[in-house]
Order: sequence, then structure tokens, then C-alpha cells
Amino acid sequence: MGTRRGIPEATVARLPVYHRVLTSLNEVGVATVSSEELANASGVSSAKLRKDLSHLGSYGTRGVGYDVEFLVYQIARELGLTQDWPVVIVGVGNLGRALANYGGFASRGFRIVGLLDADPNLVGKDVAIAPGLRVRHLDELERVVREAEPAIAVIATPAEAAQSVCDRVVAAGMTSILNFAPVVLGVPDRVEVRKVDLATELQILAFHEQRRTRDDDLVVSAGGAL
Amino acid sequence: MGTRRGIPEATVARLPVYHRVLTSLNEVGVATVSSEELANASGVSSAKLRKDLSHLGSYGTRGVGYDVEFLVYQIARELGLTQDWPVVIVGVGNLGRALANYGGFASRGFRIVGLLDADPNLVGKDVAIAPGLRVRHLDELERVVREAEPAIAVIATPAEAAQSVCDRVVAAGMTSILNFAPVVLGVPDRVEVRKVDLATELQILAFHEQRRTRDDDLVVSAGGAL
DNA sequence: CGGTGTGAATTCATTCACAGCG
DNA sequence: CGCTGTGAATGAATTCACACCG
Repeated sequence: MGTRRGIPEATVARLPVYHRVLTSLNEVGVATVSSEELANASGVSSAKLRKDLSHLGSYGTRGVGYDVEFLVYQIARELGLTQDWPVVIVGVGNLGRALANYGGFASRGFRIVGLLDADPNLVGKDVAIAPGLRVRHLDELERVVREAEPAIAVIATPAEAAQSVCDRVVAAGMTSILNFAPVVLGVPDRVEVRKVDLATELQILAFHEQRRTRDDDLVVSAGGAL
Repeated sequence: MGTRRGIPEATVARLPVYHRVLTSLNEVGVATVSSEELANASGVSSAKLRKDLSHLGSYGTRGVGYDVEFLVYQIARELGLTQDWPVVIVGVGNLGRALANYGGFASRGFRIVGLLDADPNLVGKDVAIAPGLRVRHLDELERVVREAEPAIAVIATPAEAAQSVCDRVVAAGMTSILNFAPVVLGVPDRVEVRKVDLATELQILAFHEQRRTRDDDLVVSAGGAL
């Protein structure tokens, strides 16, 4: 039976993908999927998918597969998507704006309750699709946190500002941070930080691209020598 | 001695962080760091850092530490940052624009050679800081690839367009893709895809936030019962 | 029969702890 | 003496392979 306690971190990181794929399937009217099908659509092996789902419980039917609608709900519940998550975004440059207008948030329980920036020229602007959500000055951070009680902050400021914004966010009592600034944030143990780093991702691709090229050369050389 | 062949994937993913931290230290004039210091600044344990660096070679000095400038160069070389990486960005919405204007790219050898979009209203616009880089129509993709020979494509389109853009990118001969669209891209084995998914990251945070809250409740209940 | 769920085997990553070098 | 580099120990994630159930 599903272990209930302690879902492995690697599994948690894949649940959002399964959730999205299942949601699509559901919208198209698919009622049932096998682990093989769902795995293919999610870009993982079927063994991995079954092991992942087994951590949530025995939600499949042997010889048949998984009920799409039921599974969507179970994953959503496990991830906490069935509740409302107020979020503040600090830093309203191109990236912050892109985030503010990203539809994927609202549909999954994430509700932007604050768009904050230190630049007076941006304050008061209406940059988001969200109804009447204007940019407020960074100094209103504490007020926003008191009023809307967001647990999650998104930091989309320039690198130089990130740590001090982070400190204020933590001081205001928030406990989860999604950091887009290219710096390693220092936080107390109780605060969870995840980072998304565009340059890092490109560098990892470059590494593999380089390795590929080098290896091709080796193969060619070796081939020539034979 | 450093194994030379096959640096572990987990290590590769951390090298960009070390590289950035070391670059900062170098700019501030620090000549030497210990594994302890560099590890702290990078948010990892010193044992992990030493093991990571050991895969590149024996670049430290016992009793002293690492020469900052030398190590920056070694990591850069390993990651392929010492060469020029032409990159195309497909999709020039807020996110694509944020990427186009992100300074961290140029400074690490990534050079944007194409900004492409299917929207005629965007074509011809000058959205990037980059000198004279105007948005071109998606149909020019093949031409851009032929002329500038980029290996890496960044996909920042809406979800609906991502797979067809991906297919064209692959058909044009590119082999590395950084995908920001919230879909699982299907590609041939030879093509490497990395994805950055904003909604996924928030969902992982929400999961932990929810767990934290649940556990707190348990602690409180248990405490009350004693 | 077909496909899930899962122990067992394997591979990959992290941590420990210390020998040995500068 | 201090700090690197690394085998050995531990832990986490993936893959295998098949018992078992609908």
C-alpha cells in the first residue's frame, strides 16, 4: 500500500507534470490511462511513474489503469492545489510582468495578492491582467503580508537587490521563496527557497553540447585511425 | 586525481553556481578560497564542494585552498563558457523579452542571434538591449539557423505553440532546447531538452508549505494531548 | 490476460572521516 | 598544522522483474 509518510523529493518534483498531463487528458474527455500512456505523455518511464503514484496510495486498477479524474484530484490534494495560495511578486520588470500574467498560476490556486517594486516610476501601474492589481511600493510589503497573509514570495528583482528583499520577506514572516535572481540567498533554516536560474540552465545545455561535439570528434578520429 | 571522464550530472548542475560565486569573489579581489568558504557562499556542504571539484582535477593546494582566478577559468572551460554560443529565442512575449534583456547571458558566451515570433505586430520591433536585434518572423527560423548556426534554442511561446515550434527547431538541426512553455516536449533522442517551469516550482513550494502546516498541527495536537 | 504495485537489485549522490601533502 | 582529495559508508532514486489482482 502507499506509504503515506514522506513522499520522496524526486517524486514531488514530478507530480506537477503528471497533474498537468492528466488535466489535459481530462479536458479532452479521456477517462482512463495506463501507466505506460501517462508515462509517455509525461516523459518518464512507466516503472518510475508507477513507483511515484504508489507513494500516494493504490489508486489504479489492475488490468485497467488509472481513473483520470480521480487521479487528478488525488495529486492536486497531495500538492496542496485544492487550497488557496496567496503569493506576492517582488520585482516588476519584464520577468515579474511575465509571471504576473502567466495564466498557469491562477488555475492552480495561486493568487497574486501583491506586485511590489522599489522603482517609483512603476508604482501605480496596472501591469497585470489580474483585476485591478496595481504595482505598490516595496515599502508596503509588510502591510501586504499582514493583510493577505501570503506564505510564498516570488523574487524577480535584479541580483543586487535580491538579498535585502529576501531579508525583508523573511522578517515579514513568509516561509517559502521562489528566487529568480542569480544569487544564492541566505535564509534561516525554517525558510524554504527554490531557485530558477536561466543562465545556469543554459550553461548545463552548453556543457552537454560541448561534450557531444568533443565525443563526435573522438569518434571521427578513432574511425579515421581504423 | 580527477577522473576526467564523465562528470556526474549533479555536479554539472552545481558548477554554474560555483562559477558565479567565484567570479564575484574575483571581482572583489579575493585571490584564494577554502572549500569551506566557497561552499558556504554557494549554499552547499564543503564535502560536496570538494568532491565536485575533484571531478575536474586537483586544482587546490592543501593547507591553503583554491586559487580563485585559476578555478574560475577551469570551471568555465569545463562548462564550455570559453566559447561562443549563438542562441535563438522563439516567442517574444514578456518572458522572451525578459530573457533577451538578461545580462547574465552575454557575459557567459551566450549571444542572441535571433528573436523570433509568429505575431506580425511584434515583427520588426526592437525589444532587446542588444544592438539592432529586431524581432523577426518565425518563418525566418530556418534562415537564421543556416546563417548563425546556433545550437541552442530557447522556447518561450505559449503552450499551444511550443511543440510545433520545437519540431521546426529540431528539423532545422538544433540539438539543445531550453523550454519555458508548460508542456512536455517530444524530441528525438539526440536532442537535449531542459525545462523551466514556473508553475511546477510554485507547486513544489506549496507542497512543502502544506506539509509544514500539517506537521505543525500534529505537533500542536500531540503537545495538547500530553 | 493486461497492467498495477512492489520487493530486490542496481545505479547514482551525498556524507563521513582521515591519510597525506604543501 | 590546515585543508585538500578521496576511499569507504551511507542514503536516495531508478530500474528490474514478477507476483497478484480485477
